[in-house]
Amino acid sequence: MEYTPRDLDKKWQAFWETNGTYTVSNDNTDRPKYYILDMFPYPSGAGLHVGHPLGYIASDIFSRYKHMKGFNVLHPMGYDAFGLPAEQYAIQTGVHPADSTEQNIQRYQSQLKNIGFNYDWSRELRTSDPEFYKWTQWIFIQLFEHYYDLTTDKAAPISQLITSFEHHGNKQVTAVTTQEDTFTADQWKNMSAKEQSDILMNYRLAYRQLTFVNWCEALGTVLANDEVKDGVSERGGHPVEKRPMMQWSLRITAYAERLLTDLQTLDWSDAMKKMQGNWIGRSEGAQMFFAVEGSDQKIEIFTTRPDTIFGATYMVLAPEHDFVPTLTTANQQEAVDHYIDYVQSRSEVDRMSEKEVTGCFLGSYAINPFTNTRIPIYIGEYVLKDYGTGAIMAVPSDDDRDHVFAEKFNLDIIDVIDKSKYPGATRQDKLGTMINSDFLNGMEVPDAIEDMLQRIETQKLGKRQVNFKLRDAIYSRQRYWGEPFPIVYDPEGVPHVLPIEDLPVELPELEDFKPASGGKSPLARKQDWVNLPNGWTRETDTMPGFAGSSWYFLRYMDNHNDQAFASQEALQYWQDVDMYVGGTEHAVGHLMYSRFWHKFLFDKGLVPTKEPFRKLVNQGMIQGVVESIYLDKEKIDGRSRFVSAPIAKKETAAGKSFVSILTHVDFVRDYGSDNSYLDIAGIQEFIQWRPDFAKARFETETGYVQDGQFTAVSPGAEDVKLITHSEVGKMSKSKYNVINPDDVVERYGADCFRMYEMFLGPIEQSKPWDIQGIDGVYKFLRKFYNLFFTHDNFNVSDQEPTPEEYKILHTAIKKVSADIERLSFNTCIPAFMVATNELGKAKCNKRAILTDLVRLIAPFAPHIAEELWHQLAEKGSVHHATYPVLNEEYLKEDSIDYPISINGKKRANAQFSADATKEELEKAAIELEAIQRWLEGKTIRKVIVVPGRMVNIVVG
RNA sequence: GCCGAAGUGGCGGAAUUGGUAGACGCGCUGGAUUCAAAAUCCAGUGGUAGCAAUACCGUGCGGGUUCGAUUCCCGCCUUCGGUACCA
Repeated sequence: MEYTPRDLDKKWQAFWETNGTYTVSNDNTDRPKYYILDMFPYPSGAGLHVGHPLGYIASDIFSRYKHMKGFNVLHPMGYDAFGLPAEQYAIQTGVHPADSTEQNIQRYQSQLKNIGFNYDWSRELRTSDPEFYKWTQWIFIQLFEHYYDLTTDKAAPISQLITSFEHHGNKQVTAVTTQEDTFTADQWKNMSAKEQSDILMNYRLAYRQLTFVNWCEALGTVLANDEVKDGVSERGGHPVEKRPMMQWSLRITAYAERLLTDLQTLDWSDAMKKMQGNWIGRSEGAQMFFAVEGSDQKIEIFTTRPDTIFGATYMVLAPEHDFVPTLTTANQQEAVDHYIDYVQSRSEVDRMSEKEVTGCFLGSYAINPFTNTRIPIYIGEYVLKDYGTGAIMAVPSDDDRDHVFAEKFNLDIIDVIDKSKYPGATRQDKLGTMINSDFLNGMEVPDAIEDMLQRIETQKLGKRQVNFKLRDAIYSRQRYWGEPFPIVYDPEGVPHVLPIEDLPVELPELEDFKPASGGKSPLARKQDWVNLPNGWTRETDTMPGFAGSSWYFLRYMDNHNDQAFASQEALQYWQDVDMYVGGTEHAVGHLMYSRFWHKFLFDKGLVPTKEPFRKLVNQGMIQGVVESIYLDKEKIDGRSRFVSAPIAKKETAAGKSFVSILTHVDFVRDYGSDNSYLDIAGIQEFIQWRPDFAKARFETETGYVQDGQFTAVSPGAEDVKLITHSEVGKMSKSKYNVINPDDVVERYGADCFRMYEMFLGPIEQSKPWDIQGIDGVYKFLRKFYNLFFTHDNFNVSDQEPTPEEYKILHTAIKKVSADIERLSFNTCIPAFMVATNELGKAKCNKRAILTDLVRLIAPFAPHIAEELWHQLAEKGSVHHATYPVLNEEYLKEDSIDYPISINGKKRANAQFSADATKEELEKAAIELEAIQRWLEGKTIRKVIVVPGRMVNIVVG
């Protein structure tokens, strides 16, 4: 019988939809719950590409498996629908982001449905839907109305803080805050509303502060880091500088400690936990103040190595440090201004990755509080404003960057630690004996650190402090396509939240999406929206991409609720995400923010768990191949000249220069290989696609193509092979290398596509897309299908299977169930192939074997399994059937094939009884003829026997 | 730069706890079938030497631990992801 996968795809997808096969209920008491979630996609204009479904297929297999194993499985899908690309597209084309987003979602939806996923589509959500972002705004309001109370170690209402201020001022308040000055109850009561609001901002979990943005004067807009390359805008190459702006931030740092400690409770990879841990970056040390010579100012620093203070020979401030203007002396002014200009053009990544140290002397001196010597104060780009206090004491003898800096600027280097006792110890090991350090001399480093911490505290130079690398999250964007803030300002500029009845604050309609003057959001131009009748004004910034994605997983539990973000019943039932599947690119951003929001909601008693994602699975990315051809920079006879890669290489060596012109991968034969090339048809396609090159000449090593004609240069040459340049890169519209799963599905069917993506390799590994090899999976599916047919007739036998046939089946059951449990989907496919090949050879068409095999393969190939299930006249859907159970009895072996090694090298194989003892195995192995010849003239020193595994004879 | 991951035949990969390196598939070679092709089926396929039996080499590179290392440790190289406004 011919296997026609597309017919089966359509037939059963319709069946599942009409029968509601994948609808999930919130009150199923028979089955334990299991929540498996995919990181939802941003619906880009390029459509879903073959990389997206990799994780979705894995989670689909797992959720189907879990369902067959008796769980009530929640497996939803939605769209992260707000974002910059839609807005940029709108600016370029005038298409409203809502329209392009809707269109993209429709496309994604049809592509997803085409692969036959078991999503419960009635739970679909979009972050740009007002019904959804009403609750994003609501959660923001809660953050605004809370502060972090260190006594109870959780979020508390701001009203409680106000009561406290009214009675005692802020002296006894222990909270996470940036408020430095203290005030009394009376002082508080006498403050204006604006003054009170400003103070509360230093406590709120959502607050406003001055932060820096990438400002591009020429484009009149704020740029994402992504849009800045080498200090200039990616579009147009205009200068970009850092500019301070009043922006909303979230006080994620209040949760730093809990985010770190609770990591331990999660079933995430060690790599992922490490990355999050390093991102939080907890370090213990001392906060200290250094006096400035001839000034009252004291420079606050943080150091994890107070023991090295006798080696602190200079200080470095971040170039943006508040003290820079006052500490700059007149004769250094010009140099400092010049240096700051340079730093402003640099991105943070540039600054951190610069190997060459740069800096500038301010002209002022600080006093080292322990040596009482004057030490020069510099600014340097390697000190970041946002990390620590934005100032360091530099110890060139014990810090690599300080060392390089000191050498460059000829600063003193004093060795303070003798590491001779600890060869190979790194700075992180904190080992050594103190020298040149007065009262610390002779102490071991850890003791010296403790001693210094005590002295610093008793001498009131500073105090012990825990510092985090984690920074508060900037939450404002000067954009249109995001959630509006539920915030209005009164005439004094005091922000107020809107009552819940006024939510959602919907995005107003707009026709022009360019930024407003001063880099403000386009919303600022919508005067009738911004200005309220009572003279108050709306916040015009919008929320960032991570707003909706920080809590969307809760909404799936109850996505039509208009009374709450989800009902307590739904939250109590589903609890948390049991398994979360997505890419490592979200390792720190999305996952950290989600955990933070979840913990906040937990503090409020709104969610039942401390952590949102119990288990995390990282899928690798499927990359694309980027293909380009070489264009001669000079024209020949007025024609553009493209050359084959070997020619370009040769001529480049001879001094000619070429530019790479991207070509669509569809035109390239053998793309991705070293020998990828354009043949004559490919060249025609390229010309059609880039008509500006219609007149170009395409030179290969055997001739050239011009005006559609090939002219051979070397005699007898017929083939046109214009070798292209291939490299691995992101699959994206701009690289012309997006592979649409629809095309693959159309040709091979959804089941084949699903199994092939799994067959490509381990789920967590990245690899470039390559269609080579899909034929093998297709052949397998056809063979599998034909196990059930004799010629064109469905034909299965009710005879009792033989022990061999049971063994084939149960070998597959064992391998596949074990591999699904450890998420090794790629190794399941060969198990199915082997079983199918062996059953084919045995001409087995026994119902007892095939029915179980259909159930076993159902999670992987849902369409073919459903078809055969119905052909077998089984009831209902195979996806509601139970999973086959392993019976080890069928797998028992009498004898085992042992490898016999001499000195660890395999020299022979032999069958020994499965229940042979160690002694028997040793004796039998030595007696083997193939082994005897290796023992001649040698002494047996030792025999290692691992029963069931191997025998190794050590000779000498 | 910093943090994390990966590197095995011509290609994708397998080897689950330190125990037969290369399962399975692609590709390639030869054969069967066919007027021919496609499809299908059978056999072979890491490298070197050899008619063969077999031997030696071989899991990015250099060292180490071990009876035994793709697996553990140390030092490098290359590629990929993140680096706080791409999502």
